[in-house]
Amino acid sequence: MTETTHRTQAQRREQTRTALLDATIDCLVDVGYARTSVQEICARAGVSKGAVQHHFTAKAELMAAAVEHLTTKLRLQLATSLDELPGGGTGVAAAIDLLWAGYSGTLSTAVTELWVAARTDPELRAAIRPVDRALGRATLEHVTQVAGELPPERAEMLFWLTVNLTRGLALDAELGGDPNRRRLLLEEWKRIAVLLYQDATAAPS
Amino acid sequence: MTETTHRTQAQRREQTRTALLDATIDCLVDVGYARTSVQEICARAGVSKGAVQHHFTAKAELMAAAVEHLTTKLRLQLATSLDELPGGGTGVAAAIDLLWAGYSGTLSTAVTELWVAARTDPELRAAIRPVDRALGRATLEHVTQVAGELPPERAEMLFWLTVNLTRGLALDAELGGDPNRRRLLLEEWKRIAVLLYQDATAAPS
DNA sequence: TGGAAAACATGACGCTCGGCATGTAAGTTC
DNA sequence: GAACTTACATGCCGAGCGTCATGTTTTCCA
Repeated sequence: MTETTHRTQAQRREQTRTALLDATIDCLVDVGYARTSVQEICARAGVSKGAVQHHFTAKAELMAAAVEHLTTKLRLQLATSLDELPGGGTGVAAAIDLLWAGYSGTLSTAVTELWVAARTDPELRAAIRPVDRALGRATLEHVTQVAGELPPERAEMLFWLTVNLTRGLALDAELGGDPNRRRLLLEEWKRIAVLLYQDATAAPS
Repeated sequence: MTETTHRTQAQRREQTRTALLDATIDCLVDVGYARTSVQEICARAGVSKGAVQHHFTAKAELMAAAVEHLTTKLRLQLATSLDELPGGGTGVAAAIDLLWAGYSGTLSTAVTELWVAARTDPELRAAIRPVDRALGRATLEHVTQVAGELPPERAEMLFWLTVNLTRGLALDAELGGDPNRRRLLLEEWKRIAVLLYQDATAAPS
């Protein structure tokens, strides 16, 4: 009946900590940043307000930790899928698909919530910027490994264009824009990217 | 010393109404949606809470009105600048610049705040969707008039790709990404768009 | 095995929010 | 110019927020 699990202190700590961070992400996705309250978070995590008080001195610190937790998850997700990509033109198209998948999932939804909130919250902004930049650079590195024949600055251009386009599309998806149109746009962009890729590899300056 | 202005009721009404809506937009831009409170709004508008109570039954209604007010402003801004564009390839590049200017200004910042908030607020979402769709279609119409030689579905593709890319870049700008990189990406995209434009007009299928 | 310390629960405090009831001033109508 | 409607101001209320002070349980260590 009762729990007889003997957990070490470190285990207890880590367990409720990740539970809180996961609950925070869930909250961001479900109800948005504005209505993500401490009580809502610890209600989802199944702990009391005292717990979050014990682990994080203030709500801002919780959010900062959530940012890092979130980025780590996203980074892992992108890295594992990007590493098993074919090279060449088909690899470019596949990479775009993966970037779209990564930047349109629930994790990125939470990131967007935090991003927009961070615009007017210097503290949160300071917490987000470095981890986000690190995520971007790490992902870029994986991508450039895939498209190795391309001049580096060309690959970087294609990458950032794809990322920003994808983020715009993700925003469109959030409000319920036409999914079919997004599909068409993504297909079109893949065609363009492959075309540019072939041009650049065929006639290197 | 004292105000001797004799305003008609309609004038008074319209005046404080637009003052409230403008103040709402200011609030969204300055402090974000989460901290855009009624008292903050009417403090900036120079009126009391009773005023907003009189004009709008609830805060949601104020926000809905702000959405329309905002969209009207954006629409006007885009329309006037898009109408005096040259045709041909230089026109395409200029149009992209204008779209970027439109979607990266303060007005669009406010729109983004509302958008993200609307994701988890069905009421706000219902208010935003129609006006945003109308804005998109109206802008598209102006753009297709500029690039008249292009097949319509081609022009539409280029337009939506530009819009979504621009929105992604605007998000990047909000968090303080590298402005120089954004400039480079925009230049690159203009080159690509002009290239695609020339291909499509030179060899129509 | 008992006491220290860490992990968590509970309850209360001050604050701000949105909404409402009520009062006052400005404009309209006859 | 007096009754009436509209436009706005003032003050209050209950609810929810983040934070803190203080108990209670669980693990650790000697």
